[in-house]
Amino acid sequence: MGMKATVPITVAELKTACSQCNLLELCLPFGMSEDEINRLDELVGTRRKIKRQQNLYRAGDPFEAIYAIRTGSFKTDVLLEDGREQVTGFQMTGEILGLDGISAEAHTCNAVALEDSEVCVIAYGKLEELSRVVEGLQHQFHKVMSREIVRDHGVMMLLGSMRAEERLAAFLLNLSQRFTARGFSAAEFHLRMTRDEIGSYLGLKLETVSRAFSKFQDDGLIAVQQKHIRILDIPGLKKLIQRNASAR
Amino acid sequence: MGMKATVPITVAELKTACSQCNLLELCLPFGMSEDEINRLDELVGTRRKIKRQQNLYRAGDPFEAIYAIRTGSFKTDVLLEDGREQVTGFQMTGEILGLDGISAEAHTCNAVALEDSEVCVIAYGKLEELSRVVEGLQHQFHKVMSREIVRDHGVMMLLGSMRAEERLAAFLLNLSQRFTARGFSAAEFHLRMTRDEIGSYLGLKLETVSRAFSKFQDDGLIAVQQKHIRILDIPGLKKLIQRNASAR
DNA sequence: GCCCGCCGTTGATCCACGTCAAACACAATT
DNA sequence: AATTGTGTTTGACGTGGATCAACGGCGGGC
Repeated sequence: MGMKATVPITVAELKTACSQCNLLELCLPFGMSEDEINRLDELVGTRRKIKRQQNLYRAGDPFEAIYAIRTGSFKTDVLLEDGREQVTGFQMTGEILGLDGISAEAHTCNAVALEDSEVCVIAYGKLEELSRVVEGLQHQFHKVMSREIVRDHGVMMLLGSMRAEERLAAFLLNLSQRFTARGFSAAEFHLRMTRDEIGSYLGLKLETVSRAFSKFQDDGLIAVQQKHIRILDIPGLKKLIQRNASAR
Repeated sequence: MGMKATVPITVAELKTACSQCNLLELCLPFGMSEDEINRLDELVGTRRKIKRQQNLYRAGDPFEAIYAIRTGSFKTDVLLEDGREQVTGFQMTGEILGLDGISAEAHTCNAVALEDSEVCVIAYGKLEELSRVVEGLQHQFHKVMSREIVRDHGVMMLLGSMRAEERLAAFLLNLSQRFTARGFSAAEFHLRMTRDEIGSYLGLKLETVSRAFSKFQDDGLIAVQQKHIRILDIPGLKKLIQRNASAR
């Protein structure tokens, strides 16, 4: 299900590259000099538009490029033979996708657009080449990879030693913080994923996620209406995570 | 608890570097030309011996180097303010420690030796520098980081969508496979970590881990005696993971 | 060789979350 | 406006693994 959607854009549309991109501080170029960033422009060969529910790549696809999200958002997931799915992450604007593919020269997870999205295609070979010349790029790329490792450790903490409501609170706070970093409201946002996908990410069933949302609403911590979330009490959510010194 | 144990070795002991190291194929140099590997020797400045139960580094320590395990084994863990611990990984000979520190220029987890161990200290600045010159090194380093991301996704799968016995089976198979890669028996080995540490890693309580071990023994899949494990039926363990299409 | 502390095992009970089921909200389609 | 489908909420009930508790085994220090 879901056809592959590769929509290379015309040369005319390609005029704004990294050097003019307003996502600069969230993406690879962060921390590089102007001169260095100008040299980055050659790196981003293409853009690609991906429609909602379509795959940017699938597990097993040969690895050729990594992707920076220009607009939209994605989930990444891993499938077990028996059909079980584990969502390994949700990515939004400015974040990098595809790093898992370097190790085996093939992607090891699926990346699916949660809404109509656009990514910058960064040919991996070129990236390695350029990062041998541009010192700041090499270091920034290492930081991006390292950040992904740190983030994954956070998720392991969440899955391994938090209870359902703590997991959801941590998830909401994480989203809030990422929206803030992008200049959006910390308190009010639209979820792009379903309860089922949140549940898969958090190691919970969709009903448990739904109940936790309702509980938070009853407790005056948030206001939920379907996918629309308003956080009313950020400190309250934070407290939820820290106490509960019990738990598995 | 646990004092810092930094034991720099003498120049005389330092004679065998990467170019003569028999762990070569498991460590960074893998896939590099002989000439390239010779240049690696300058990279490994020091070795460090770490006694059982002592920290190689702690969360918050400034990041300066990554470490390749020469002998012994480690666990890495993250602590929550309320005292909860999550073991994020067990590392053995030839594996690289400390990659999480690059992103924030400080370590984000604790690395503790599970037995008396020795690591090669790889100054990170030098590594970046050298990997700008030695193409194979850069690529190999990226692969190592990427492999860590992939491994973490595997753990997320385990924590998020497998039941207790499946998790333990996956853990044992993973150990078995890593021992095999190091030329040890696939079927018989000694656990270096406690039930509690296994439990923390797998998101289970130590009693549950213990019961699962006993169950496997009753079912003729393994023979356990405390930390000594003998795997009797590898396909049986594999089957355990794949079926059970139910689960959370 | 004995004591002590840590680690592991096993049993009995409890509870957080999964499962099953029904109803509902909203969007797209006609 | 009715229709259909997909996602969400809520309730009733079941269960896997946590919790609590007691005991057993091994290794290290004296």
